[in-house]
Amino acid sequence: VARTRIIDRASIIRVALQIADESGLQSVTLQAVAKRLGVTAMSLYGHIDNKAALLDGVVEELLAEFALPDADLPWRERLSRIGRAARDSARRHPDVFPLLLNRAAATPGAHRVREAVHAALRDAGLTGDDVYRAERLLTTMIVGFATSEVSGRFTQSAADVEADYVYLERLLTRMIAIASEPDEGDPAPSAGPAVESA
Amino acid sequence: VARTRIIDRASIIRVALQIADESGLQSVTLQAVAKRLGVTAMSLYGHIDNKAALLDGVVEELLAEFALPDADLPWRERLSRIGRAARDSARRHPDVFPLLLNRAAATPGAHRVREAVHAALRDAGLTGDDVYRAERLLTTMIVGFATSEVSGRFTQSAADVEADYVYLERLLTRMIAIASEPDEGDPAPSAGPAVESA
DNA sequence: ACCTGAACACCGTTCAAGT
DNA sequence: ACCTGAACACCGTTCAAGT
Repeated sequence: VARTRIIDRASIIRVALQIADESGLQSVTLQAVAKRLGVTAMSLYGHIDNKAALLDGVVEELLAEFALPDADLPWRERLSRIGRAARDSARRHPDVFPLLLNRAAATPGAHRVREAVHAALRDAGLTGDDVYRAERLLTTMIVGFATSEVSGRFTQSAADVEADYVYLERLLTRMIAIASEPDEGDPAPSAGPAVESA
Repeated sequence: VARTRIIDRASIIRVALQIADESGLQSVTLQAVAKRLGVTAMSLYGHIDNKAALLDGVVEELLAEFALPDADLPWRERLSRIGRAARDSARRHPDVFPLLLNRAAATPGAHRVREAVHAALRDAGLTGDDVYRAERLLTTMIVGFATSEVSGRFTQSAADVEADYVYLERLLTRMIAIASEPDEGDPAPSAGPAVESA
């Protein structure tokens, strides 16, 4: 009757993410997405290339939703908030978030988050390749932690997981402090000799 | 003709891991596994509960293959080798290895590897809950790193990835040194005040 | 321009039946 | 005891056809 386009790429991806959050990734099926949109599965092909592209879009949507802190805040506070935001995102999207570790972070959304981390690290005093290296390590650890937390790999109490996270955050803060020392970013021999034992 | 049992659980899982390594996880299909074993898909149900159980078995097989270092080596060397072994395992099984971050590490194979790390950390001087916390963080980081490396999330050259890994290893070594200090495992205020900046 | 019907090859899974 | 045939509900995907 009406010639209004019923669906578009954005609504397809939004619904797919919704289904993943509610019922898991394996419930994200072209027919399920189409049904919720009141349309047949075949019509989705007018807006997406195939299912793999749909899942790429879902991950990108998760990244797009990712709230970045105000750039005026001190760098330490910014990094701390980004870490918390990652864990929040993982909790909100427990089936989709883990995909972040499995794909090349080459999408616009990934770039945007990465840039925010770079900026904070530069403000922390890192320069050159140290910025990129620290970002990679830091992001890998945060995403790895949040994924573990949300997929049941950590079996301790919530309070213990929180304690682990605080510990991890301190460790990363130290990494940044060491990397920003004038004598180049080597976390090697400073305080005492490493502990040897039987 | 012969009443020899043609297949068993172990051979099913071995073939499934083989197919995953060769053609990816989405090629691991009951029909594909059965075909390679010279049997129909339905016959697999005599040995496994369902496909999810098959994948659990595949992950467990990867862990069972995981070579642990000689317990007589110094703890630092043992941890170093376990880290390298993890990266080797990821390279050999690039589609299966990432699953390690997504499941509760409650299987016998997971327990075996974890125990080896616990032992090394105790020899490093850690005690009590510090042992478990350090193992969790350490394992999460190594698995996260190896997963990133093998799934194309890191886009630098192989040499740069290697440099990142060396850096990560030093960082973890420092974490252990700090945690084993008598004053309790806090990586917090030792050297200088953390760098603040604009 | 956008959606649908019909069709295809392929999934996981059940169950009664064969040897 | 172990494997198979037949069947089912469900996938992703293509393509010609409708409006």
